[in-house]
Amino acid sequence: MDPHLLRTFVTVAECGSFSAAAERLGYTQSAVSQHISALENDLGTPLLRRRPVTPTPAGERLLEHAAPILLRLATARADVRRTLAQPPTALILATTPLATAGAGATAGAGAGAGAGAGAGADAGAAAQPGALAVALREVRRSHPGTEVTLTVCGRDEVVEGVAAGTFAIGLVDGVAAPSDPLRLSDAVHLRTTPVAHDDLIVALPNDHPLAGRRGLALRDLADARWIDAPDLAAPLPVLRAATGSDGFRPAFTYAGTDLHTLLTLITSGHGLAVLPRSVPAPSTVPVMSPRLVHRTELLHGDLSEPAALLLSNLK
Amino acid sequence: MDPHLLRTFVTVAECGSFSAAAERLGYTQSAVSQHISALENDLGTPLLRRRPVTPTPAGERLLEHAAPILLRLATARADVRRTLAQPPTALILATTPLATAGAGATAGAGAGAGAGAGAGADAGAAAQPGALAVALREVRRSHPGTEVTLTVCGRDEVVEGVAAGTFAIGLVDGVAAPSDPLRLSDAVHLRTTPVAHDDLIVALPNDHPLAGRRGLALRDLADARWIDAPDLAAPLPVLRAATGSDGFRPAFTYAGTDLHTLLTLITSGHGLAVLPRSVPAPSTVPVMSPRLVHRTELLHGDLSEPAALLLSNLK
DNA sequence: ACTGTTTACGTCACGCGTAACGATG
DNA sequence: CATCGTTACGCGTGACGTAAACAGT
Repeated sequence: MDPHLLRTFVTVAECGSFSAAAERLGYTQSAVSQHISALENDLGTPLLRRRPVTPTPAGERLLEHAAPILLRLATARADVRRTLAQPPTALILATTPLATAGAGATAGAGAGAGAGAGAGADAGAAAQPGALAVALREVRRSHPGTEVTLTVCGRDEVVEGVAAGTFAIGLVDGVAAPSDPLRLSDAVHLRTTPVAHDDLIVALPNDHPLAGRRGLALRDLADARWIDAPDLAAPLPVLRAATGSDGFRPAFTYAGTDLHTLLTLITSGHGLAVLPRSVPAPSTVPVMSPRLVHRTELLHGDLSEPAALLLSNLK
Repeated sequence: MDPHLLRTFVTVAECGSFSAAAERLGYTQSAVSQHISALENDLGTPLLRRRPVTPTPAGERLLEHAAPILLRLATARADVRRTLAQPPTALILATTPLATAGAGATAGAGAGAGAGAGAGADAGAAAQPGALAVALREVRRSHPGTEVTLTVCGRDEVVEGVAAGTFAIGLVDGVAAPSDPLRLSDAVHLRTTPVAHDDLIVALPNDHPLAGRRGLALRDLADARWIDAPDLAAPLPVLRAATGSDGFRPAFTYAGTDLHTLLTLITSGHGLAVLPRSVPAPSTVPVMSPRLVHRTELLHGDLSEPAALLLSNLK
């Protein structure tokens, strides 16, 4: 189970195609085919059904393990490399778009290069500084000379980037039971600190019958039109799991990280989404049940890094 | 970072010798040497100091990751293989020696083949059935025809065995803060269920000045003579971490899994050990501070396995 | 001097690409 | 028939063992 094989396996599974995976990885289709059959050979069972390319049950089990393994390999490499490098003169702080919600939002500190640095989280007037503001302030105080770049991207990119050492620090938000940690399934080996939490609301169009209600039980909305915005709102599978319902089927998917766009979609009636209370949505109803909160956690790969100081200051 | 390289790296680090590792792995010294330099080359830094063979800081970082990665690779393989096999006609339940403590001990159910099946945990008359008894009973009820073998071994062997699929189920005991899970560092990806807990005591020789006390703070014993019995008692590093002291230095190490032997050692004054309250030690003092408990957790690799039923019955 | 690691070198296998083949919609 | 996966084959790289050089204790 060479990591290369594993990597092409997950890529093929993602792409649903040998040739697409080959291109993405810079191999020939032939090589990819050989990788897969090497794996299948080694494990003694088919992992993919061909045409269409679909994981077999065995393949699904392998997929559950492959990504975390690759992630951890990346972390290992990054961790080792970090022992060599002198304190960086520049570092990147990555965040999911709503990781700043909770205590209030922050002014959009100069968004940096990198990935999908969308509108960020300039979510209106801040009562008290949010997680991002705290993180930024601390980084800058503890590393006066260091050039800090801020990048906004999806959960997975943040986790992968922190694991691989591309990002020094990550802020990730998500939905969890009140005092549970975020289930960053694949990031178990990264150090994690909770930094903020917030209640949840359902964002609604203004004319929605529920608008103005004092609160609601999510279950009752299982059959509503939902927007799946996994990098921004509570992912629908999480809602399904939390309510034990199999509703919450996406009317459509918004893959972006721009809050404003999502709110526009919601307001204009394309569907609902569960968001932290602090977002400036025109019409919202608090989620009373099940008991869930919006949570922000800080991620970092290595305590000997800048994040160490940060950590002690946040605790 | 080929797993093979990683494996020889951890083996070399464990053995403290290239040649010993070579023998253990069935390679020549030369191959081992090449593996290590391949790794060092790939990562761009020395990982081991030679003569004596000792990890560099970079090597230590890598070691932290290597074992879990290898463990998870094993789990992945085992998980995939499991999707193929029909329900087993025989299964092995592995347990650490004291995983049965907590609610009371159990009669030593026929100890099986395998590893170091020592004296097991026949620790006197049981008030109510312990974790092992519960686990065994449930396995046998849910798998009437299945031949169940019980094996007693150290924590690491249990974890590795469950990960690799050698053991269907594992019971692991350890020391943790009152409602924390056991920190089975490398086993994060295995499913885990707490099944029992117990208070902690320090086992003493009869004539020890503290004998008969109502309770004590561990810190006060930091400088006592301690026996390091990592597979049986609370490992000393755990005590150091929990007390924030750097005492608890081992007078000597007992590598076995036999409780009776350890108690004999303690009683005859060779040193102290922290054990669950339910062990039949002649002279004990409850540990009042720090707040720690002895905990038993059930480990299994796959919910679709026998353990699934078990789980639901234990919950 | 002895033990133990590294280096040099030869062999063999493996991994990848090219290209022909096969299957499927 | 067009697309996509598989198989056959050849080449180069890389992995391992043998054996000689080298370095600590």
